[in-house]
Amino acid sequence: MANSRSTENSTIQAVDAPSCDVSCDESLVHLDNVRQVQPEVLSTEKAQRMAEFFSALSDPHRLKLLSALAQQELCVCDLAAAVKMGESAVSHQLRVLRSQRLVTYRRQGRNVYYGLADDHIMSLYREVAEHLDE
Amino acid sequence: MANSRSTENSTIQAVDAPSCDVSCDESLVHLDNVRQVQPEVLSTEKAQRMAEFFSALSDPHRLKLLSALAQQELCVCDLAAAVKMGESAVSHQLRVLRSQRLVTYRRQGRNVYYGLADDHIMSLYREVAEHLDE
DNA sequence: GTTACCACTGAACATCTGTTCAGTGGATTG
DNA sequence: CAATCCACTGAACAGATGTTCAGTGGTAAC
Repeated sequence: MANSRSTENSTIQAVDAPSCDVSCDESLVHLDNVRQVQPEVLSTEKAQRMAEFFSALSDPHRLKLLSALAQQELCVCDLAAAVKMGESAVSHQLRVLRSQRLVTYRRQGRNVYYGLADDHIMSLYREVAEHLDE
Repeated sequence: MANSRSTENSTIQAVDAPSCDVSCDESLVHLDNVRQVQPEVLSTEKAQRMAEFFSALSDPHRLKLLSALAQQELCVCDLAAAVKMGESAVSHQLRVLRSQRLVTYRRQGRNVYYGLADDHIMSLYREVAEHLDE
């Protein structure tokens, strides 16, 4: 982190006080626009949580796993076979999906069966699929 | 850019022969389940494209940029001020958003004004926000 | 109890991502 | 045209991500 220090910069600094933000210089930016928009900008905390959620969906293998689970419940070794990954890798990825509550799981004998947590997810999936088909 | 070249191909290949898949061993996995699910699994190509899309949304700074643009059109330096980033960093991130057609842009004088490409995106945003509020 | 299987975990490694810094190109102003 | 501003780009670096490998814990079958 460590903000830019006093290296004679001009635009990056001190943006905390709404009374004198944006390097105290109105000519460099359109202060009125910035003022208007700034309070509507996602909070760092929310942005972070949302980013983590999308991040869970930002891997092809995880998406394949979800598309498999959209069909039916499956145990880890079946999932591994279906998407052609090692079981260890699948376990690691399922951990990510679990952390974002995208999947559920239950133990039955030696196997652990995973399933989609939410139909919610499928509608999301379809919306994105539409967006990409343009 | 620059997709994975021909450096590896072990796991992405040969998904065609349902007659002898999954290490040719029925006892290790539930072959019937795998058979049933496998054809519904997202293709590597589609999974890749979808992953890239979600990847564009998987960064807090980019989400902040989008939330700002959801309010109104803004030029780069205003965006930088609104989300407290350097202008160069903003430019790099906007490149990512452009590549997924999440934003539009137009030049006006010395400035380049960016805006949300699609209301589509906002509904996506809201769905995820709901999911996270549980 | 012993063995075998399924799933999870931690460490190590290669790769990808995002920021900063320095420099370039386009457009306006004097 | 010289100076200035705005935005984009490439290189370099630090940090995050995903896979493999080896090992652990729980459960069922012998």
